[in-house]
Amino acid sequence: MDRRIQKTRQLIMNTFLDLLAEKGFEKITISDIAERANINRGTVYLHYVDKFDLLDKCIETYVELLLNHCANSTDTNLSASAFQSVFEYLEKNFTIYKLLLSNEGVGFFRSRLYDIIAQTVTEVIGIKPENNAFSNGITTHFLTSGFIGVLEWWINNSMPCNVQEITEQLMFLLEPYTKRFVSL
Amino acid sequence: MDRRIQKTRQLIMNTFLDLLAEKGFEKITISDIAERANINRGTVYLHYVDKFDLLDKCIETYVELLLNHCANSTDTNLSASAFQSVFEYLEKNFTIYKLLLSNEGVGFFRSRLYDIIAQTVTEVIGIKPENNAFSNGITTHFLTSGFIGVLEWWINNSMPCNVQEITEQLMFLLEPYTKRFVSL
DNA sequence: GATCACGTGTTGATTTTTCAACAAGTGTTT
DNA sequence: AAACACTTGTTGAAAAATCAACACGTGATC
Repeated sequence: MDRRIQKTRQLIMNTFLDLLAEKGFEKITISDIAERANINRGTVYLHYVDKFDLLDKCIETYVELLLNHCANSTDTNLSASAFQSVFEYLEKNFTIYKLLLSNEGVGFFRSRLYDIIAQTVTEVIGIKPENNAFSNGITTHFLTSGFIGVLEWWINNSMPCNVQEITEQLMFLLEPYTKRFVSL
Repeated sequence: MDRRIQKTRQLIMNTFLDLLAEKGFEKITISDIAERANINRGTVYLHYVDKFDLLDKCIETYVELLLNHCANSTDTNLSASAFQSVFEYLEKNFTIYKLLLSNEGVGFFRSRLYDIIAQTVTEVIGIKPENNAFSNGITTHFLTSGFIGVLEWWINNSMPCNVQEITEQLMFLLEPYTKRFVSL
């Protein structure tokens, strides 16, 4: 992709997040963004149809970035190193995810993340054929909610414990299920 | 001027100065700059004919910026507030001017600054007609060298005293001449 | 001596961004 | 009700940056 596109999209999103932290979503205008980013107002419309679209794309982007840092981990799934790299990434980009998760993300970020993780959990459970014998919906939502709950708690409380600790604790809590459901 | 021009020139100069600090002028290549700045190599040639031209323009820009901060001061010339704002600006942009003054500016920055200040001093002295009675060349170069010497000493020694002190001291040293030559 | 890797400076076609102007909507002030 | 300031979303022409490719020079390596 053209470097200019990457750069301007990045710039617009960063500016948007800055303003989100400063004044909240409703008070943000397209003119605000253009002015702060020092780009032409028309350029914003070249990439996003309106500020709602921008919020969507923003959420989509940061959900993807978060999950990529999980996929890039050496092991495939549910391994300690996968969780560790997720939490390390969160730690590095703390301010952004704190913003997206709390108040101003308007809950959209959380629900988008939830859907994708639930999807993944369903697939992981489905690998072992014998798991299909009983209702996996309950299991999926139990595990997904648990994981996201921990993630939210950790971010909203400004990372009260370090990455190492939260990873270990999470692995301990998941241990019974990794044995039962995962086919590795 | 088009925002794109301002931005790319700024970006190229900043990248150039970064590389100047890192590896020195000779080892810098145009490709280096383009790569680090994440712009097309051709774009650099759109603004500068080669790296020597870039160095020139860079020096010119930062000499002008320095002098603007003098001109923008409320009083016209040789006033404490004028000097103060110059040193405040230098303090704010310490790393850049340290770089331009020492080794890697290759002396071009100093001599360019010298010429302009000498020019200004000549003009200031010339305001009072009776000054023309004797050789002003000597006076001009005495005052210019003195001022630049102080400036260089202050920067090269990493600002060993604060802005207030250096301004006062300089005003004290210049006092006999402000009385004699300036027409305020 | 040939080859290779690398930097230079330039070209032309393509894409993105800019700018200024527009019509339309909204809320505030007089 | 009219005037005002401000934001929205869109338009077309102009300017800029991008990309891939070129010929050329230089120095190292085989």
